Amino acid sequence: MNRTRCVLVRTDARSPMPNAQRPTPEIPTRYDPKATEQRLYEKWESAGYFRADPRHSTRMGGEREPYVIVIPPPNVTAVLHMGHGLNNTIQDVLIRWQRMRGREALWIPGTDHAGIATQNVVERQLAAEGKTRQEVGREAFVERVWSWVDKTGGTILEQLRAIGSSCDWSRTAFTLDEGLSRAVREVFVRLYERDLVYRGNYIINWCPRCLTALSNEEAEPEETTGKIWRLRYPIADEQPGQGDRTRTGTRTRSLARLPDGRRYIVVATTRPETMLGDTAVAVHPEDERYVGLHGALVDLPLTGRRISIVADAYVDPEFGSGMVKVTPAHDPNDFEIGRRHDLPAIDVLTDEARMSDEAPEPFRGLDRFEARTRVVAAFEEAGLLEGVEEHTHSVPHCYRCGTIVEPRLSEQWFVRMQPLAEPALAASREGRVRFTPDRWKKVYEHWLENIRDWTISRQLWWGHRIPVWYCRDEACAEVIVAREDPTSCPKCGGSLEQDPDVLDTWFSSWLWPFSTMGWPDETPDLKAFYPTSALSTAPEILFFWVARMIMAGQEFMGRERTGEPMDGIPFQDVYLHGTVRDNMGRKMSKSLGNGIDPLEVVDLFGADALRFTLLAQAGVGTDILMNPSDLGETFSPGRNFANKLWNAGRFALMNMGEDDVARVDAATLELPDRWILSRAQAVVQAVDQQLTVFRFADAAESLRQFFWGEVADWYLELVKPRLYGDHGDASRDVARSSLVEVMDTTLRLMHPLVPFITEELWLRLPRPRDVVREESLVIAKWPEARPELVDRGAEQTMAALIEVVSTVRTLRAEYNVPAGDELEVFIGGATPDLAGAVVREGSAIRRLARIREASVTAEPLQTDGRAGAHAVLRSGADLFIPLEGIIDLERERTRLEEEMARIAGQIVATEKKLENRQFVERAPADVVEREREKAASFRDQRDRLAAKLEALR
RNA sequence: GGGCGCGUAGCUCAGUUGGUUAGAGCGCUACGUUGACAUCGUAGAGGUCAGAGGUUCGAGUCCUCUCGCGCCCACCA
Repeated sequence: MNRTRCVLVRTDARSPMPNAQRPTPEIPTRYDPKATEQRLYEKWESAGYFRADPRHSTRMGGEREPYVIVIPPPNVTAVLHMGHGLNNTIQDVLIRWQRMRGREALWIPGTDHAGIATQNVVERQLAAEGKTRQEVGREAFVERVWSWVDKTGGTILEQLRAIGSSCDWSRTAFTLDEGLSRAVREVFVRLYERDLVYRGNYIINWCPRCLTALSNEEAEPEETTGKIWRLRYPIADEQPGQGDRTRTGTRTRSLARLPDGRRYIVVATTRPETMLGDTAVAVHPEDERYVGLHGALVDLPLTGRRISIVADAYVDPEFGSGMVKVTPAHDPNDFEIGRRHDLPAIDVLTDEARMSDEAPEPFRGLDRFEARTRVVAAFEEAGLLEGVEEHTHSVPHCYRCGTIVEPRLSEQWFVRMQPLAEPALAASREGRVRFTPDRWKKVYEHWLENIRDWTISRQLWWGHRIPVWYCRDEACAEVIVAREDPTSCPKCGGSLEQDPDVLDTWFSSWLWPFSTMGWPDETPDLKAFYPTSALSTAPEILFFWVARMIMAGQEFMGRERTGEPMDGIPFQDVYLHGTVRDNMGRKMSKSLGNGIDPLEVVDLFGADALRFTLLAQAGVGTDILMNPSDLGETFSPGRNFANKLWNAGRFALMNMGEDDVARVDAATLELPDRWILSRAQAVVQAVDQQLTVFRFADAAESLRQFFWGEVADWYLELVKPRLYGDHGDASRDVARSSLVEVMDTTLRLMHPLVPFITEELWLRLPRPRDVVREESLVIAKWPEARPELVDRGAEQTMAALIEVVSTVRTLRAEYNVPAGDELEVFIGGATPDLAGAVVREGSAIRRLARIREASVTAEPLQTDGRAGAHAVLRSGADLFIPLEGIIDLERERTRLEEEMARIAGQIVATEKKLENRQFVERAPADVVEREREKAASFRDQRDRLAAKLEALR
């Protein structure tokens, strides 16, 4: 065994600072985001760094692969909230990262006109003035909304700048822009021509407050505990005591009788007021109890009407009485029954959900809930109320205003979804669209498999007017669907009336990835940038938006152009981020008052702190919980990181001087230099990998751990004496070069996450001589892999060195050695490599571990049969300290033995597998090969362990 | 009713095809006026990986069941 024994000769402790060389600090000790961020952003924007040029795209013969994201357009009414903060930070990270990687990066920003939401805002304003939109009139109202949009709308786009979003603002879009409106109309007409848009009478979801139809997705079910009433309907045409015979003469049993002798049936309902619109009662055709009642009539109470009993398989004989009241005008299932049996549909509600003129007199004009109470009371009074029970079921609410939605028969425009859904389903099944987290794939496919037609008309004024005109001449009744506004009826020359409705907001959003690029024109943008690369959004709008964009893309950019729907898929990756919630897990909302204003956070801690905090928590598939009542704690990860980055950067800058440095020369590098540059290589790889699979939290953690835990905690400390000139000019110059290199790489790596601080530091970084550096990190090159910098040996030695220091520190704390006391330490059992390193890095180690003098030997120090270090306190007390972390022989032997046992087990397992003929013959070749490699490597490991163990004995 | 997912430190979460001593941030405790940073440094406490059973040389990881929680879809009137 190598018997090196070295003693670290102590140089003068506390060598005086070479103050002459140290530049005076002109960098503020605190990072001031307010003074920095806006200035940098304006510089970036005006320099045009965010603008993409179609000519650079490889699809246009250029040099750069395009990387494109279209923003999920926030509502024009929106004010930035944490959800926006998160999603736009994510998109900005991706865009900045890819821009640095040399892609032609394009991030298209814009806003959505948001039909109901925006109309509501202006209607509220009117209400404050005591007016309604009806009083103002359609034209004036729309004008008023426009002026609101022009004035206040789009605030959110300004706010996106404040968090650093590097959007191409020259391409800002709005769903009601002229261009996008043209796309909307074009799509409507094309779909109509292909019979994929149709007008029909269906039960739709009606919001009596917003006075418009809602799509299924806009009606949000909410679990509600209500009541279910059981009502008695008397059998008609029966004389008291006539016997158990119906009109048809068939015997039926089991029907109870009213006091007046009439028999009755029982139906159940959660909405008793709708019974006023009943036009039948249904039973299951094979329900033996009621076979005799098929075709019988019942007296519908309160109405004076008689309705018949029909047989329909929809009815579940097991549920309740097995009889269902049928209200075709107010229930989707009843509507279907009504169709099958040719039943009339009586609409007993008005638009505002009051009882209509179709309802009998005493109820007319009553609010639906008031009517409910009165109907129940009337039944009770007449002895026709069989019972009431508590009942939990989900009731659909308007996603905008929360009002209970009323299912209602109405004539609306629909899109036939089946033909569009099929390619969209295939796109996912074939892996042409990938979802992260991938469990959304199943959700997406399930929805498409059970797709329903999409109600696209809305009874609003704010939105894209439906491009349909009706001839006013009733005899002609021509329907015109046109790209250009017609002036008169092409058939009879009569005057026309445009459909009063507008289109669902999503009817423009689903075209967003190509309508923003100028479709239906063949623009350079479309050619250069469609399809886009990735989409990041909230899972809530997977159906509303994501699925429909895929369908629209496949239809209009794929099938129509090349005949191949897969060519039109608008993005290959869909990233669904989590929901930002408060610390109690509740969704942040205005009404709960538990929201956090991202701009307040920017104001307090800076955009980088906000971004980093969000990213650090953005685990794949996890929601983000933030405490709104303690912003300091909530944003501490980002705030602390930003502060550390600033200070470490500041220290580095102050000690590197401003002069350019020499390029890093591998031959002159010292151990810590080689170590940190090698570590940086590992981080480049890790971050690339993590961002590729949208693991933002991991990327943030990798960078934090590297910069804080390695660069700041160890490298800067190790390099300090050299920078101060304690080791001579040559060593100092190498340290400077190396530090510049480390900082340059690190700042580049961190820039996509924390763009402001990194830029501010990077701009002040000295340059290596003869190297042309970019003018901004925004357009700087992403660090590329440099295998020549990977140095496993340096990493191992440094790891051991770090352990020496940590162990000494631990023991100092454990033995309560006062901080002022310096130790003399003898370290035994070190490898020659480590011993050498301890000698070479002696002064730094002494500093870090606060050791006065240390001796190292490869021989274990034997005291009480244990290896360890011997330390002498300045006070003269003699203290033996076992360096357990490094060199406890006993422990090491046990560990090795355990590991041997484990490996032996693995060898048994792999060999057993390889002896299995079935496995060897049937398993795929590469699997068997891998198993062989595993077996070999286990045997190898076993041999190495055996040798080590032998050496210890 | 159908489907998907989750229970790991006080809190929020990592934990790659089963394999060293289960990790991080925040919080907590002790010490610290060390020449970048107290938004800091050093050290530390804290986990029967929800519970039970099973497969395996080996289980936080795979299987079964139980308990607790979340989400999506469809809605039985």
